[in-house]
Amino acid sequence: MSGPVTIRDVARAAEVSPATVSRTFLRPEKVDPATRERILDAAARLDYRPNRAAQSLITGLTGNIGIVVPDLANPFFPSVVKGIQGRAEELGYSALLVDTDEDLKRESELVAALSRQVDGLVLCSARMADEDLVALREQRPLVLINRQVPGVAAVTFDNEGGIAQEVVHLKALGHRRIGYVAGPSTSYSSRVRQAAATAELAREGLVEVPIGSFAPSFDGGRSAAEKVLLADVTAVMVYNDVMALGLVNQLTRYGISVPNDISVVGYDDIEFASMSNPPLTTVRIPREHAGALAMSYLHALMGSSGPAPEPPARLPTKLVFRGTSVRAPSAPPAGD
Amino acid sequence: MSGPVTIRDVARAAEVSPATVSRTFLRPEKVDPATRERILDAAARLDYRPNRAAQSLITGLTGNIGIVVPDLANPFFPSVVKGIQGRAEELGYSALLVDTDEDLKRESELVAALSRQVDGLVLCSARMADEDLVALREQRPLVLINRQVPGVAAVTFDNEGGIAQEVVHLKALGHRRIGYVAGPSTSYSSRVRQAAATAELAREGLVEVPIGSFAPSFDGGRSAAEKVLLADVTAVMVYNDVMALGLVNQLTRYGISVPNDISVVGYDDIEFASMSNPPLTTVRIPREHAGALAMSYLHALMGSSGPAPEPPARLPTKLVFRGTSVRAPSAPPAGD
DNA sequence: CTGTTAGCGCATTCAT
DNA sequence: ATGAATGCGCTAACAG
Repeated sequence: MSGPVTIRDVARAAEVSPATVSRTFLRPEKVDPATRERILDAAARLDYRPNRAAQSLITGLTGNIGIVVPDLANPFFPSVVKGIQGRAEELGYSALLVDTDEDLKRESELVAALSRQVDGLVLCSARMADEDLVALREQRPLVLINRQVPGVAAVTFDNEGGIAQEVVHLKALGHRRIGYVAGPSTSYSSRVRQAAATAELAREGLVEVPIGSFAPSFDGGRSAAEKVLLADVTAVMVYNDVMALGLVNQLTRYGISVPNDISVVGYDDIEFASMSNPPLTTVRIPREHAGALAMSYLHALMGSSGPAPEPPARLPTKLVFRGTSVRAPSAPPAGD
Repeated sequence: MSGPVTIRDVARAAEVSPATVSRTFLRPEKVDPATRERILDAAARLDYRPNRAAQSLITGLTGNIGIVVPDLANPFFPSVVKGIQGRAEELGYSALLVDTDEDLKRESELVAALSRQVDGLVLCSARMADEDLVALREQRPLVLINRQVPGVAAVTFDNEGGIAQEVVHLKALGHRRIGYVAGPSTSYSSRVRQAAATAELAREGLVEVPIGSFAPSFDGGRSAAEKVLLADVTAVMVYNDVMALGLVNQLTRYGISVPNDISVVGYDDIEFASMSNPPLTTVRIPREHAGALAMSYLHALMGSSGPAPEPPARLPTKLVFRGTSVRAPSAPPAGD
């Protein structure tokens, strides 16, 4: 006879109407303090919990947000997800997670399906076409992370700044011919970083030696090693840390010492960057913070009322100087 | 006037009653092929999507499952989550993810809140008390991963087997005095592995040298280094890979060569185990598979009907012989 | 095989 | 400030 306790049970216990109980939770100020007390009391005593489905049915809101990532096994994403989920928690939302497995088609389908089950979406490093993203944005509040599309809210990273810091760092160490190992050309951030590298290297009067595009994996980095050897460079900038780690690994197998023969700089500052041997010089990007920020922003977008939310953020990046970069072997002694 | 298209719109378009439309989706065989065709057609034309909230309200089911992890930033969990989510996807469920931040109190609260929003739960490496887990199981279908509690379904790993393989491996390499670096004593799997190590080492007639308990982090592993040095051992078994990596790192700083002076064996086979230098000898456990299996099992538990689901699984573990373990320095030449 | 009726639990008019 | 009535979209009996 018990079943889940409903709003009517509480109403009966507090000797009021269901409507008043409802008000007590939604607009407490619109109910007399005394009766409010009585109702809250009864609710607590009966351990009443509003039925989400019923609320949903009537309000059209679910209290859920959706998180979409290309691949949770990619060490870049767990922190981002953690940031989103944590903030969602604080704001009273539950988070639905979807992994698209880097499959563009799946991504579109999954996002479409997911969008109908949530009040808003956070897409991490979305692979979808700009137009699809814009279309999606029409239907649900939407925030992108690590992807920029005109007209869509986004939390991005200052990649140009990060790349610039890498370039200045390597230049200061006396490097002149610098290789760039790119990620997949289908990746938005790879394109951005690649372009930034080309621009910055040119601006600083250094020689860019393009090494090519490789899979953004440890093995992808490894397979770049031969080309790096052939490129006659003293330093290499790599699309991301995982690839950089792979490159260092393979270079070492070839008998090349990193950093003594060749300096290597990664990107992302994943946890393992500092644990590897030697620890990787890289660019730190605030992943978890980005997640939290994106969620905060999404919350503002979902707010029925509220002021116009502040503009999307572009988070700072920071070079972390560790063990895989040193003064160029051929460089003149410091002081020149 | 359009709004979301409802079951009545479809009914009108197909000139049938709403009930028939409903049946067409739930029990297609109970409706005439001709009309079914007509309805499906209309539904497709109108792009009808059933309203989940309404379905939920009536069936009491949400179509969601909950995933709880202690810390997504711990490299152990993303794969597990990926396995769960992927299988959930296939089975038609959406996955709600919660990160408890290793906070026992939060875990209880979050799980309680989450449990009312889902049809079933998968808890990864739950920290909660046995009794709470049993209580939870009364309310919702529940599957544990990497934790065993009497009366609760679970997917576990054959830790005893994994530890036994480590011991045999080290014994074969001529090691006699072997250190064991434990994780936090609050961790279920740490206790299990510790106990297994003690038992196996004894059985093989080797000397166990307990190094102590440390945080299950890179720094935790590092801080075990001094004690390892003092322990006069030729090999160390470590609770998990992250710690093992930290230990190797710090040992190296002390001028100790791994594996030449001391062999180190980790556990878990996280991605970075094979990327580190030297690559870590460790025990592989099928994390993603465990996730998928747990989800399959949960599905069976949630099935209103269906046969009694097969018993929970205990997945095999496998030693992966890589670069941090070699023949003991003091060992007599092979062949003795 | 199909339509009719009823109601899931709640938020929201509109009265009072 | 509170209550009675209505319906969100759908499924589950029961008739026909």
